[in-house]
Amino acid sequence: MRRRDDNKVNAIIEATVQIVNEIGFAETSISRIAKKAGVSAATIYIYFENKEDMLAKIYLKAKKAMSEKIFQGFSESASIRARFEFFLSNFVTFIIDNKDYFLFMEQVSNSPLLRNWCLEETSSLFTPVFNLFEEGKKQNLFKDEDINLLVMYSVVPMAQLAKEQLKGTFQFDETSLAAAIQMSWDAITIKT
Amino acid sequence: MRRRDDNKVNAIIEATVQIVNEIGFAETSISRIAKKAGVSAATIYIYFENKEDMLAKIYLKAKKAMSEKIFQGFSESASIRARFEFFLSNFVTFIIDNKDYFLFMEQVSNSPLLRNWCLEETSSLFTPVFNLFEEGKKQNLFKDEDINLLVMYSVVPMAQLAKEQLKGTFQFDETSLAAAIQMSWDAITIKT
Amino acid sequence: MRRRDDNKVNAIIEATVQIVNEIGFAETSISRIAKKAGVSAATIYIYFENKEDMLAKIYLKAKKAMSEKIFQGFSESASIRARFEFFLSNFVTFIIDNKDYFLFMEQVSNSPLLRNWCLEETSSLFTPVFNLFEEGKKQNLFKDEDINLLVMYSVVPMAQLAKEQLKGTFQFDETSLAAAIQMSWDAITIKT
Amino acid sequence: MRRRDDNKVNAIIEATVQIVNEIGFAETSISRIAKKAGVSAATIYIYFENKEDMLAKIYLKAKKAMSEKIFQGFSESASIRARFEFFLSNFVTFIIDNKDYFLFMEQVSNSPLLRNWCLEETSSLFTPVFNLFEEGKKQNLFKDEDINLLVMYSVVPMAQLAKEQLKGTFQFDETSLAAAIQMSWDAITIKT
DNA sequence: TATGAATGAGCATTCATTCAT
DNA sequence: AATGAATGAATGCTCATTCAT
Repeated sequence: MRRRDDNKVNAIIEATVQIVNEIGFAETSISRIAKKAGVSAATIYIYFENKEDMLAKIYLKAKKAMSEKIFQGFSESASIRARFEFFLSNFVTFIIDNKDYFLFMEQVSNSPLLRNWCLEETSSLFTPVFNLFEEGKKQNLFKDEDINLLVMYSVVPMAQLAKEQLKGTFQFDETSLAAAIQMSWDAITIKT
Repeated sequence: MRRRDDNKVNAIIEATVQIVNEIGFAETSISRIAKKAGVSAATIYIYFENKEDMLAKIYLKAKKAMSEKIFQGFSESASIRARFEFFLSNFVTFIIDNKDYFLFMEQVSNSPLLRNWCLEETSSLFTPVFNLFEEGKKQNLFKDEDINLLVMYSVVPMAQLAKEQLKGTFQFDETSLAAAIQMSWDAITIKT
Repeated sequence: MRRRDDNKVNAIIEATVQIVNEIGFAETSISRIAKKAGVSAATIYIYFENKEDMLAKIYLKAKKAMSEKIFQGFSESASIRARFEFFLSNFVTFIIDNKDYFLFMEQVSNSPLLRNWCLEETSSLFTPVFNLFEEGKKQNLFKDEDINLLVMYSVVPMAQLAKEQLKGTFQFDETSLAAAIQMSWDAITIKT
Repeated sequence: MRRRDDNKVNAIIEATVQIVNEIGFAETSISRIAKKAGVSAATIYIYFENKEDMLAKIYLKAKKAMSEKIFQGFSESASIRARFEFFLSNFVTFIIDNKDYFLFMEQVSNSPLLRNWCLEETSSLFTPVFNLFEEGKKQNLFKDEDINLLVMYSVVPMAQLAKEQLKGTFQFDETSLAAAIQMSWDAITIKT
C-alpha cells in the first residue's frame, strides 16, 4: 500500500492558510485549496472528514504552535514584570514571524459558525498567562478586575497593533514595542 | 412609473444585516436575503449593482449611523477627560443598542476582500476623536505616541469588551464601564 | 417577469421517464435529465424541490393518468364479468400504449426508498377494482380469499405479461388477451 | 504467497446482499460494501473485475442456489400435481428462508442495465418446470397456451405473495399456501 | 493477497446574476 | 419598479477505480 504522504497534508494546510488570508474565509473553497495545493479535491477528504473538520484542525494546530513559541523559555519564577514583557514581546514576534498562521486564526475566530470548536482545548494552552494575571492581582500589583478586562488591555491591543503592522499602517521597533508594553502595563497596574 | 421604494431598500438592508449575524458572512446568499426581505432576488439588483456593492453600501451606512450617534452632543469645548468618557461610553452604548449593525460591521471588516473599500471615507468620520487625541498630546496629558497606539488602547479594548457582552461572557454596568474607561485612561496618559 | 414555460416542465418529465427506463433508477442523475430535456440542471430546481420530490411527483402523475384511462367508461352497473374484462383489457392497453410511463412506475415502485410516498393517495385511485372483488365475493362468484390474493392472480400476471410484450418475449392479440383474462377468471372464481 | 481467501469473498458477497436490501440498489457503493465486509475497497477488485461484474456474479450465485434448493428431491416421476405442489411450495419456502438473497435478486432483475446478463444461463436452471408444463399440456391437463402464460399464472403470483409476506402485508400458512397453489392450478388447468 | 493513498469524474444542489414581461 | 424564470458556474462531497507497496 502507499505510504501516507506528509508533503500532501502540509501542502493542503499551507494552501488553506494562504487562501483564507488572500480572499477571506467566506470565499475559500475546497477546489481552490486543492488546486493551490496541487492535489485532487478528493484527496483532502482522505485527511479530513469535511471542510469544517479541516479548518478546525488547522486552527488547533496553529494555536498550539503559537502557544509553544510564546512560552518557549517562559520561566514561572521570573518577576511579574519580566514575564509580562517576555510574553507580550514573544506574542508580537510570533505574529510578525507567522503572519499567515496568525491571520488565519483571526479569520477563523471571527467566523460565527466556528467559534465553538475549541474553547476548552484552546484556553488551556494559555494558562501561564492566566496564572501571571492572578499572581499580579494577589500582589496588589494589578488592578482587582475581571481577568477578561486585564486581557483586553494587554493582549488585545498588542494583537491589533501587530495586525496594523501586517497591513503596513504601523511599524514595531524596539522603542514602539517598549512603549506599547508600557501602555499595557499602565492600563492594568495600580498607580502608586 | 413607480418611484424608488424605500421600504424595499430598508427591508433588504435589515434582512442582510440579520442574516449575516445569524449564519455568518460566508453563508449569506442573495436568495436568502431576498426571501427574508420579502422581495424577489432580482429586485435587489435594482437598488445595488451586485452583492459586493450592496455589502459595501450597507457597511458605510452603518458606519455613518455609528459616527452620528457617537458624536451626537459631543462638545469640542468640554474637557479632554469629559470628552474621552463621553466618547467611550457612547461607543459602548451604540454597540449594545445596535448589536446587529455592529456585528455586521465586524464581520465585513474582517473579510479581506472588503477591507479596502472604505478606508478614507471611514476614517474621516472619526476626526473628532483624532482631534481629541492630538489636543491631549499637546497638553502633555496623553503620551507622545503614535495616534494609532492611543486608539489601540482606548477604543479597541472597549469594542472587544462590548463584543464579549454580546456573547454573554461579560456584562457592562456603571462600575465596570467606569473601570474600563479608567484603564483606557491610565494606558494613554502620562503618569504624574 | 417571464412566464412559466410548461414546455420545459414537460421536457423534464419526459426526459426523466425515458432515462429511468433506459439506464435504470439507480443511474439516473439530474444532469443527465437536464441534458436530455435541453434545460439547465438548475432549472429543474425551479419546478421541483429536489430529486426525490421530482420522482414522486412524476410517479403520482403517471399513476393518476393510468387510473383515469383505465376507468374511463367503467360502469359500476355492468356485470361482474363485463367489468372484469373491461378493467383488465384497459389495463393491458394502457401498459402497451404508455410503455414509458408504466415502466417508470415499475422502477419506482421497486425502489425501497420510495415505497412510502404514495400508498394512500395511490390506493384510492383503484377503489373500483376493490369494489368489484368485494361484490364478486358476496355473490359467491369469487373465492372467499384475501383481496390481496385475488389481485395477485388477476392483475399481477397481466402486468407481467404486458412487461414481457414490451421486452419482445410475448405478444398480446385478441386471442391471447382473451386467454389470459380467462386464466385470471379461472384462478379466482369458484368452480361450478 | 497467500491463496484466495474465501472468507473474504463471502464477506463481500454477504455485505453486498445486505446493503442492497437495506438501502437499495441505487445507494449501494463499493466503499460501503468494503466497510461492512471489513476489507479494503481495493480488495474487491482482486476478486471481481468491477462493480457490475460483482453484482452479476452474486446474482448468478443466488439464482443457482435457488434452483438447487427448489429442485432438491424433485422427482420427475411423480404426478404432475405432486410436482406442481412440490415446486411451488419449495419456491415459497426458499423465498421466506432466504429473504436477503431473494430480495437482492429482485432488485437486480429490476434494473434495466443488468437485465441482459443472464437470460440464457438463468432459464436453463428451470428446465424441470418447463418440462412439467409441457408434460401437463400433452396430457390435456394444462391449457394449451404459451408456456409464458402458464408460468405467469403459477410462479409470478406466488413470488408476489412471498414479497408481500416479507413486507408484512401477507402471511403464508398451510391454508393460504394451499389456497394459492389451488388458484394457480385453477388458472392453468382445463376445467372438467 | 491485501490495502491505504490517490484521483478524475461525477453527484445533488445552490450561487449570483440576467432576462422577459 | 418589480419579479418569476432561467442559467452557467460553482459548491462540498462521494464515486468507482487504479497505484505503489
